[in-house]
Amino acid sequence: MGIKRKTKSVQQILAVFEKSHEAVSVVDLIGRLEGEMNKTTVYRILERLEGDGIIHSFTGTNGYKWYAKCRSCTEHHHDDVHPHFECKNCGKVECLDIDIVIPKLNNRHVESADVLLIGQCADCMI
Amino acid sequence: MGIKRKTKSVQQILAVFEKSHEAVSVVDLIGRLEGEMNKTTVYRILERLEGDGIIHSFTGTNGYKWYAKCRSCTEHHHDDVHPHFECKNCGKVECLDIDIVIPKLNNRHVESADVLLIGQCADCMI
DNA sequence: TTGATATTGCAACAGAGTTGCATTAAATTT
DNA sequence: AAATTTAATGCAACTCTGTTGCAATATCAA
Repeated sequence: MGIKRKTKSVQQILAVFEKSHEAVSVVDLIGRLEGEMNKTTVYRILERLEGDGIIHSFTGTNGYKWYAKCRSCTEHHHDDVHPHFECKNCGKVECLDIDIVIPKLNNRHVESADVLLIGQCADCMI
Repeated sequence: MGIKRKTKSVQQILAVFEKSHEAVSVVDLIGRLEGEMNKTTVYRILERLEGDGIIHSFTGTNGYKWYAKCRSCTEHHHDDVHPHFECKNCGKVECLDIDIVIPKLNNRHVESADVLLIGQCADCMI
């Protein structure tokens, strides 16, 4: 279950994620691949890549879907908890390679956490 | 700027949030108020209540918009950072009255954080 | 009670994401 | 190398969340 055939489209999308660890919103990706492939195809390939644990998804502040390939993605399935950072200024979103301390809660069992830090990235701090 | 007239619709929506500190998705709220008021009205009242700092909004795992009234909402504007908890089982979402430690990052300035903890709530742990 | 205007309802729209189905193209077999 | 199987794609139509413009209504102050 997941990717079974390395089509041209799959390779194109993989190339985007292999280039950098920066996250990409699906909307942006569809725009970039305009004319290259259909938006449905983009959605479906991303879904399959996530199923294979090659990339992982999360939700941005606006509610859009984002995907990224992080170090921990390269092995098996993606099940670690790491925060994402969104630059308020340039809109760039990145995976942070730090561990988040998930607080213990009484009367509740915490399985995972979505953590999105918002602020200014290095380039936009000046 | 915000709520200037306490209309019947405003009072109805306020009543929902005063009852409990549980969060409500806009979609759910529109459903509950079906026949009582228009969905556009729901969106606009929530917007104004948030502008007044009476409630605050955040994004759920699915990307839908949620609103809640928390203790810190009652004063001035809402600008604190507190996590939300979403029960995977029953779908309930609540504000957690604990402080999140925002990690310091080198080369980045963190202004705020969206933290959504996911797991099982008290009722669903048995 | 009257008048100014904040608020609402409605209908139409915009945009993200999904679905069904016919067509195309990988990969496997012969 | 051709035939076969079926994964993957394109397309069009759709669902659903959220938004907008505008005319009609209701709140509140004078």
